[in-house]
Amino acid sequence: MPSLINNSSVDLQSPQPPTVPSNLTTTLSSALPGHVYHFPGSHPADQDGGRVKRRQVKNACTRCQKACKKCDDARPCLRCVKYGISEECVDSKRKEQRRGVKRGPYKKRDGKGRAVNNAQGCQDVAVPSERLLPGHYVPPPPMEGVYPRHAQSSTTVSNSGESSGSFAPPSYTVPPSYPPHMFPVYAPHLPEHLSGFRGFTSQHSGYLPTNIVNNNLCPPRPDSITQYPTSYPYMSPFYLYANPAPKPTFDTVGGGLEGKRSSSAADNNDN
DNA sequence: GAAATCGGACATTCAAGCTA
DNA sequence: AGCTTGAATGTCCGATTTCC
Repeated sequence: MPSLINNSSVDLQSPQPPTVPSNLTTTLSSALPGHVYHFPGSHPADQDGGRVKRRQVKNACTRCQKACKKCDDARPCLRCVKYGISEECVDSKRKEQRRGVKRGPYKKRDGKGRAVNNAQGCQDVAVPSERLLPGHYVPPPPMEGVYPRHAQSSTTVSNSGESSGSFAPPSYTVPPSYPPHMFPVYAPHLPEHLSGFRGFTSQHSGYLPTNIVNNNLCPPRPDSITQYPTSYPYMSPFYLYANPAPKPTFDTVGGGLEGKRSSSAADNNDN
């Protein structure tokens, strides 16, 4: 599969300027309860022209593999610990890759060693560079009534110029622990148009998908404030709406997958 | 409402094929 | 020899179903 990443321009080894605290792990930490997802986007390898790349463990445990759930490198993994089956948490066996498989002719290359894509209408699918990325973006002010769940207390940051209600963004120093595509929030009064995203297990806290930002569901601030202090690296990527935005659906936030599931479960057992 | 299920998108691996 | 390609293989997201 042709890669969209130009690896020559991305130094995966050299460290980036510390946009996040050093106590954020780049892998899942096994130190319970601190199984912590690294902050997506904080590592250059996480990015594909603006898209956050999903990270996978090298070898999922048998339980997670069977359940098609996220595993981690620790044994027992977080999920097995959670379900009290630590002793059953073992690496799954991987098949040996087949050898001797003949391959057809390669696609013709251009002069630079790249494969020429002959597929009609196929081109570099560039992702808008202004796409906001957790861990890299300049933190916008949070939506009214929606707070980062790791927030401690309000800070001295002034939110002057805010037209529809004042909101002083709280600071928080606890590294986030949540799936890369979701942002944990505390929202005692979540705006109605975002209520669809509340899969909150407790009444006031839960996750909102970070990618609603990428779909212009969170328009840029109308005022002149463009940057918040770097002491707020995990500021919630939600903006304050002057007027309620349309209620997003999962179709509009990138979750719209057609034909994702057939009416009958296919028997995929190949053993 | 929480947990389980599972289709399929996405990521990774690595040998075959290609090129300098 | 080293690089590129792409099929095989694996992970796990997230919609849907089932359970309590």
